[in-house]
Amino acid sequence: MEKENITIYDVAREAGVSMATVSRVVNGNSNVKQATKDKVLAVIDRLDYRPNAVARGLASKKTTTVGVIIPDVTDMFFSELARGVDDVASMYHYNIILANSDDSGTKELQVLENLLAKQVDGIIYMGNGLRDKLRDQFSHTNVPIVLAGGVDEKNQIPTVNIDYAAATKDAVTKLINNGHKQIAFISGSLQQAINQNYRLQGYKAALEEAGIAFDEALVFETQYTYNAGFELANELYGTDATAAFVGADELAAGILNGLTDRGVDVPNDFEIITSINTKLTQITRPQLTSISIPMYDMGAVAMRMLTKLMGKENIENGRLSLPYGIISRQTTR
Amino acid sequence: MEKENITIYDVAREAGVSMATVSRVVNGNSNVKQATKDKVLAVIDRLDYRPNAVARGLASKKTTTVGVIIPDVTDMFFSELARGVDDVASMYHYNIILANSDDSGTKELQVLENLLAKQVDGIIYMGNGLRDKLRDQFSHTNVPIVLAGGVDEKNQIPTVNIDYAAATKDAVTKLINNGHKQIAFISGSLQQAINQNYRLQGYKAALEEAGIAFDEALVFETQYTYNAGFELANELYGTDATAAFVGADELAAGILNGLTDRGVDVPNDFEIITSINTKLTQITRPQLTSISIPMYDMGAVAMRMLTKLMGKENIENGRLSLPYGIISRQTTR
DNA sequence: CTGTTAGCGCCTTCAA
DNA sequence: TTGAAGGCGCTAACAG
Repeated sequence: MEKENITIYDVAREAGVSMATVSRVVNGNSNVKQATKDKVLAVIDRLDYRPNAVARGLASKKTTTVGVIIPDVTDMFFSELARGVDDVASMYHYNIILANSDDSGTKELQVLENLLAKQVDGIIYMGNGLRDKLRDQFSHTNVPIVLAGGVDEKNQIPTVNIDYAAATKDAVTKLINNGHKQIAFISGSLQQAINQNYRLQGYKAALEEAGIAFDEALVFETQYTYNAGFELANELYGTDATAAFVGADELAAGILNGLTDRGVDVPNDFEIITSINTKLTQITRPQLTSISIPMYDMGAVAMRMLTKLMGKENIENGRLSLPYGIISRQTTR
Repeated sequence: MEKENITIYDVAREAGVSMATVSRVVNGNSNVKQATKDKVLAVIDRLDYRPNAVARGLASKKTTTVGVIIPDVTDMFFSELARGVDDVASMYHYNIILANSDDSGTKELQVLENLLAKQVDGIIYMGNGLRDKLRDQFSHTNVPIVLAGGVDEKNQIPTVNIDYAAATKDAVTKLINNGHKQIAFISGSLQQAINQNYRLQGYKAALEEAGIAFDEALVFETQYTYNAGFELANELYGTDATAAFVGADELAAGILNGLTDRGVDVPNDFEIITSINTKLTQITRPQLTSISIPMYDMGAVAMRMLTKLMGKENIENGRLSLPYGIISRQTTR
């Protein structure tokens, strides 16, 4: 019902040349006479020959495939990163194997194992931290790896992100400048390096600079979900906080709506700054003021860096901090 | 700086058996004495041997990899589908190669070509229609393909989705039952089969059943973006429509906010039903009434169906219509 | 239960 | 500029 898989050998025979020659024209090798090249190309076209990437991968030890470890594709932050990665990857003729890890230590390890077994030429890692075991595995392989959007406290792995600590500090400072002294810090798990070692540090730095004492009671650790935020609004209502820095948009939306439902007037009674600037920020009413993170660009730049690493090019700088901003909308005065 | 790649041959030598035996234990083949199996396993562990999936793929003609053609990972509808696909895929030990197509005919064709070159064992196709050229290519390959979340007007390809026409009809009927006679139909491009041949048909069917004349002026074709919706609110304001069926959530959110900003009271002056039930529907104020689509499940079921096809199992039914619902929230009375 | 022997389809020296 | 030949690492008969 279908023609058998046609191979480089078939093309060689039909074209009256050796398979080596076919291989050369397929790979754009220079040393082929134009005439024979045309002849081969014609046969390739006629036979509808399609090189087998698996065989090619085995022989050349290059698969033109990169692995992407992502906590969850349905998370807008990560899906934007992934899009940037894929666009640049396809630009350089790479495909990506996408694997969800749920940010789970064991799954990550397992996914990495799969990826390496599949002989990916490189890996883009996304996550909210970098566990020691994984870091360990990373150092045991010579497949190049780049962190996209995440943080590496130990500065060992090529990384593309923004300065989360500085961004957080800026956001909190903005709140302070608006007259607030009781500012809540709301994020996901403080087990995650990005929250514990960067965002929280930026928050503290802002307070310190303003001479405001750090108050443990204003630090809230929760899930990155709308409902978690909606419920947290209750708790918040019981504190003397008058503003909040929030680590994720969906969470912020929940807090905003929860507060509003309780009759709190945002931004007049309470101000909020969130951290990602996903589409959500424009959809809520009032619209969310937010740190703006160039997610797509981080993904794209990380992938670009990876192509260099895979090509054994020298990386001038393996730790790129992209510019961020703060977009004022309606949850701040 | 790193130990050379260790192969099945190294393991065989160290364990004092043939590579065939090692292959057997690695592949869980039954015919191996427990003693030698243990011995081999020990060596594998000691040497930290990891089977090369590329070589395995070449020899066995199976890559345990499936290709996923997706319009855009950052679209919540598709990313949920993709998550369902990946979860089931990994459950069956498959990896997925994710490729964005932007729903573009040429990109799709090109992506398909790549996927086939990489010898994927199967393909999950996502899109808002199925162009003839692509359908053509699909029929020229014997790699199994399943459509996830999309529609195939010609009923040729295994598909998992919901009955979009019926769902739309239900939604519009709900609006009619609430007393509306001028109901706008707002969707993305009518070039797309899903809109032209299913949603619009469902809309017309509802009108007809209620004896309401179809009015071309109430059909709006636009982009699936928040801003498109926000601007469309203007146009809508100029018509005599008192309710709207909207084909996507982000678009609906734009319309809702645009209308609200113009002083229209939703749902009292205007009712809206949207189509996907993404998280957005709970975040807008008022919250959006919506058709609920089991996106994750569609992806999961599609992938499950694909595993059967790849395993040459018989598919009892290649066209699965999953149940949907309508969730009443605050944009309808 | 285990070993031998061919390939799988292509790349890549090495010669010619 | 082109061809011959030897792998890449593993699976899959086929023997024994």
